[in-house]
Amino acid sequence: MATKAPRTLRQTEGADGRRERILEAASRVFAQKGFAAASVDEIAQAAGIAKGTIYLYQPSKEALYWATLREGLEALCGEVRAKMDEVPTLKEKIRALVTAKLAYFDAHPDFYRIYQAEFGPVTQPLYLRHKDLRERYLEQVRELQKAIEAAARRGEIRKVPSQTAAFVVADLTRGVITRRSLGWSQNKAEDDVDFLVDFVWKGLAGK
Amino acid sequence: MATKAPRTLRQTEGADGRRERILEAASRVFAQKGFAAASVDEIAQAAGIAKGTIYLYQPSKEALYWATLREGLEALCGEVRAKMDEVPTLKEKIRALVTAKLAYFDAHPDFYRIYQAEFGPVTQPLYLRHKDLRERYLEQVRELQKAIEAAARRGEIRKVPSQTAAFVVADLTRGVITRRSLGWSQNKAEDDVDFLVDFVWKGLAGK
Amino acid sequence: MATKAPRTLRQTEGADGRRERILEAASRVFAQKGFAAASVDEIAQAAGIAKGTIYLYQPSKEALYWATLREGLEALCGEVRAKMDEVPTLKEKIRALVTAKLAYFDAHPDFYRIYQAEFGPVTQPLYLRHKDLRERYLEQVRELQKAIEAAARRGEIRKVPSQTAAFVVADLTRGVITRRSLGWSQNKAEDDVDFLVDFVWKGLAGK
Amino acid sequence: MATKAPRTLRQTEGADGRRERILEAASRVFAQKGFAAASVDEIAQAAGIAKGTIYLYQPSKEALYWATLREGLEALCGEVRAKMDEVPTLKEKIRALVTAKLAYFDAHPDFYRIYQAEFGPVTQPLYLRHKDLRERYLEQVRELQKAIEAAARRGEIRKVPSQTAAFVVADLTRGVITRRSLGWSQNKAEDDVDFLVDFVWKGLAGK
DNA sequence: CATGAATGAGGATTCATTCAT
DNA sequence: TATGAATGAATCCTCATTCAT
Repeated sequence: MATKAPRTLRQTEGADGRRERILEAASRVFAQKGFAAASVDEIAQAAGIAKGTIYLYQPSKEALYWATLREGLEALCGEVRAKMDEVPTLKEKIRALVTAKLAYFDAHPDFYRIYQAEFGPVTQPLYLRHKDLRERYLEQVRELQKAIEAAARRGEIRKVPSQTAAFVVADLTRGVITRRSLGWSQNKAEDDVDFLVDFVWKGLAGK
Repeated sequence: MATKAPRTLRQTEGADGRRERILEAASRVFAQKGFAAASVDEIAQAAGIAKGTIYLYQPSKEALYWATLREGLEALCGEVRAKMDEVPTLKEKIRALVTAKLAYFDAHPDFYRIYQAEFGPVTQPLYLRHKDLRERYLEQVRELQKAIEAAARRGEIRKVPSQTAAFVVADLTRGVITRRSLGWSQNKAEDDVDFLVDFVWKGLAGK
Repeated sequence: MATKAPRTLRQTEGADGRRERILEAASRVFAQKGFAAASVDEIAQAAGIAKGTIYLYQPSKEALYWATLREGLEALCGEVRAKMDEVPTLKEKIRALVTAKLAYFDAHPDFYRIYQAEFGPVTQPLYLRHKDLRERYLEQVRELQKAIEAAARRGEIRKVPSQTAAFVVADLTRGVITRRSLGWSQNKAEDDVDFLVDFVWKGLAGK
Repeated sequence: MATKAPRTLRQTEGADGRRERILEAASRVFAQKGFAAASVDEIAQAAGIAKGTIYLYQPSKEALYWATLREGLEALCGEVRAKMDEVPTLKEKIRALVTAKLAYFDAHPDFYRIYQAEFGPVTQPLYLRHKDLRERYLEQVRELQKAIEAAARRGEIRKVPSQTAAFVVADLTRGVITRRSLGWSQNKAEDDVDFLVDFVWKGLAGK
């Protein structure tokens, strides 16, 4: 009779990255089917493990979903912030923001779909909406807001309600990404970015 | 002498507006829980009728969902178009558009949530996505696009990629509505609208 | 306020033969779908009346089913007996029996199917099995049995266990009818009857 | 070390014979209620397992029904054929056939009822009727038919339409079994068999 | 740690029957 | 009498979660 191992989640991660394999598989399946229609069975299969094993790493389907989302978000935010930090002016920062997001979603279409499902409709399965995520979204916005305020102080742009301005950038970025993902834009990515940045800039700097 | 109740699905509506009662109740429940988590049972209770009765008016849960959405959309679009048609210039039209949408969603918060769930994430339960809806969305955009082109011809604004511009207006409108619905904006509605219109105008008319 | 009419079933039959129309329609539908799969709605439609009306003539779906069966059975038995009574010898009576049954089912294919469903499998929805029907079946057999006994007394045939012999005739008749209805017999009806009668006769009269 | 339980439907059966337990329980319930009136719930209870478990072994109620029938049929046919092969002459073969069938149904009354429900009424829930089963029935008949032809060639019997003769044997066998199962025959089984064989023999060999 | 068989609550849908008009 | 809208019990099936091995 072997001693029972303690039932804590995510004990060691095993050199084989079980946890990551699961999150990846979950991403794929959730992206394709949405939360409700995705089944744990299917995710397990996609991950090449047994259904029960998932419950060693995540306490529930819902938790698995959030983990998936959180993980992706972390990466996305990191990337965006890094790109923004590389450049000094607001205009460049905005361009960096948009470019980085577009690139990230382009590289991670599965995550894009999940992200959209959560951040797009600000409602939806309410019981699914974590404060966490909302918070993280606002954080991003606040970051941008600070950049805008700094730029205003430096005289780069006119005085604008900085929070609203930040939201505007977020809205437009979201729009471009959505359109591109739906194939509604035939422009080169760069052109779309150019237009967006230019448009925003007119609104911010404008006479 | 009272009007006869439904013979075929969705034909008449009974003097007591059963059909409407059902759609309303469905709106409430779908809004709160999302499609998957909402149960027909619950909707029936919310409508104060028996479960089976719903199936006299809608052939399935899914159909009920779409009917809910379609109904609201029709009203929304009607309202928006009417307001836009009342004014001559593009700037006024844009303001009318934003104002009307804000007002409508403010008056129909349940519908707002469902609308968001469908138009926000452009992915998700794909089997749920009607071409219809996408089409109607694009139609709205095209309408605005035409107004923009006309304004450009009249010299009201500079030459801009009219479709993209139309999308921009839609994106920003969506953003404002979302923020307001989440309580993220403490401004008066008018101020938010003012900023938006002004911002867009700078982008469109800008030097 | 008109005085309520007493709620008794089948009050007058109305010159329009509502009752018959319903039974006929029921026959058609039960024949096509079987008891469980047939819906009262469908029967009502087939009869060209409202669903509720059926309940003015029959207290339940089950009762309707039995009425249908009983009605047909009555006719069938009448026909068979008449034909049998027209001829004097056992051999002729047997031939008359088989011929009349074949003819009747040929003329009433709907009834045939229901009949088969009830008399074929002597089990089946047990709660559906009326003593009535079983009784009527046995009655038919007894009749034949008597004819056999009489023939034995007259020396037309050898001494045989008369009841068993009667059953044998019933079994073989059923078989022929079934085969013919399934298209498993390419013979002319008469030839099948000839063979049957001849076969039985050998068994009964045989040395 | 115990055998692994079913991976794919109907592959293995678990050391505890879950699959068999389910089929047995289903036999009991289907026999008592018929297909339509039997509920999966009830079958599960009869098998002493949870409802969901049934669906691990059979993909649907209908499939369960057919499996039940198929399983029993296989055994029945095997038994019959074995007994028939043991003896050389037609008369003995016929006796073997009848005896074996009687014995089998006597030992498996539940299966008997289901069998009857399917082979008795050759109509009914058409969507339930597998070609398979009809085929298997005809196969049995053909087998017998061949034996009859061989016997005719050997001069054991007179020239008869062999197929019809085979059907006759089947019809009479069915009759005897039915009567006995309904308690309509007080004779010893052997006596019923004797009469049947004798009767058929007179018909086949008869002058 | 891993497995996957077993569980059973939950949900959409159907349909016989009722009853107000 | 006739109607057909309303009812809600009943049913099949799915799937997240557990737990013995």
